[in-house]
Amino acid sequence: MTTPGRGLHGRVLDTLGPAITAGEYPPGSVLRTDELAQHFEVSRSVMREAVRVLESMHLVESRRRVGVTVRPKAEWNVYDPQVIRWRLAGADRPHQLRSLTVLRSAIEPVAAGLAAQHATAEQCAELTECALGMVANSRGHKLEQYLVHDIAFHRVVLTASGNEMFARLGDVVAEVLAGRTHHEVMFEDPDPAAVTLHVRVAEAVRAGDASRAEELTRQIAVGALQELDILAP
Amino acid sequence: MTTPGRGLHGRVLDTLGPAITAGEYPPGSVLRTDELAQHFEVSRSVMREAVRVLESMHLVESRRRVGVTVRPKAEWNVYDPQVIRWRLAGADRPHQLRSLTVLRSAIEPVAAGLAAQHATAEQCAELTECALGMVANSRGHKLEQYLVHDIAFHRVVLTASGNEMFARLGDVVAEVLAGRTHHEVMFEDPDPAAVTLHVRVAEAVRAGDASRAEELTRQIAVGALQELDILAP
DNA sequence: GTGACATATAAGTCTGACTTTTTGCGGCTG
DNA sequence: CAGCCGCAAAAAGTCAGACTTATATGTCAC
Repeated sequence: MTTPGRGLHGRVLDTLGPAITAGEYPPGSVLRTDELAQHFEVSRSVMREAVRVLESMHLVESRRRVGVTVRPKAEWNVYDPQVIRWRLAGADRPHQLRSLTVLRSAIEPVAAGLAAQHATAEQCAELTECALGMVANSRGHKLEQYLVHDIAFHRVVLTASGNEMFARLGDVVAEVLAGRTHHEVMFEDPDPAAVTLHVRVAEAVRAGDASRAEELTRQIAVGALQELDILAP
Repeated sequence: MTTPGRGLHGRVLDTLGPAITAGEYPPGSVLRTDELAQHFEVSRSVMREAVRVLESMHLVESRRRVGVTVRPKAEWNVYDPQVIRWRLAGADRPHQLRSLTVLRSAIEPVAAGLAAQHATAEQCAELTECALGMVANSRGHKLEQYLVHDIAFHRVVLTASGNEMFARLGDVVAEVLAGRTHHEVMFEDPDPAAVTLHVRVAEAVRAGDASRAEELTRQIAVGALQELDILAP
């Protein structure tokens, strides 16, 4: 994670960001820099820096003689990892989790297909190692260890795809997977079918079989969607 | 586009952002706030605000006693529309265009499938209207008019998917399509096959046929990939 | 060589004064 | 009464300067 205490303005953002993304200040609300500065007991300069950051995330808009107005949700930079984290920590966590899982279901199969074409020998080795780690921890309440390998697996696939946009989703996927284990439906042990699929994806990538890697990953995605009742079972 | 002159710090970003994303300051480079402020002839407060924004995009990291260091490309928030615009305007425009097109090819088919399930009657009407507009302007050097309808079409599909993450890619797709018409391979007239596919997607969405909408959109995506020689023809 | 300590450096913070833009009101005019 | 113009207030924006804090690095003793 990004360090939380990277300056006073960061401390302010840790409170204000979640508040806005949680809808505590509904869209159209008008804030004033001076009042906020007083409320958070920081100087105006610090407050201005915080507002600038929120502005760059399209969460708010600052206009002269008006103040700092909260923008409608549809305009937010929802791909900003910081925004994602704030929303995952807040009230619309379930909604955010669904959006992200659907996004994953679109991206990861394609990424796996590309990985089969572009993965280096080293990446293939990492992948099988991750898959084996998942197998080894798939039974007997070793959920934390399992999670570590699961996250690593998906991160390697996204990176090996060779597409920078896909690669940057590694953190997001990590957040989703961690969330599932820690807050959502927490199975006693992971679904054995899912574990097997991961192993087979690793094999397909190693074999350079793009369409098989893609199809298998699609099946993993379907499983994730079903877990959230997005697809009929 | 976002208004260019939203304050002095914005003016600074318009120069500094493109410079960094273009690799003019290679990763690891160290800048100093005071020097930058002098160079851009602004006060330190303004410069600090600009640095904060760059920091929130993960383009730079500011540390005491060290300065403002440029982060490696792999850590940038490549989904930030501002960053995308800077990169599209700079040297690695071709590379960025490829990444984005691959991203589109993963997302849009899934989005079209969801649109077929969730689109309102109004959205269906908009979609057919866009498709007809594309047909009407597909012959006779009316590329600009064609582009407008093409952009609108894809934006409606992404919005109608009902997924906020997909919806927010509308601007990105618009940027890519506009780029293709204005800077890249500029055909005399658009490919008739592509135009037909758009019409058929509109029909499939209207009919609520998710898998057909998805498959047809996948074909559109394949065409876009072939244009950039990402797929063998 | 290793450890503790001193120092210089650059970011971080605060304050107060000033500027600029913009909204909304009020009065003027037709 | 409608419409227009211009004034005044409000809030963000900008600047300059003084001060604080963290920290990388060099120095010295052991």
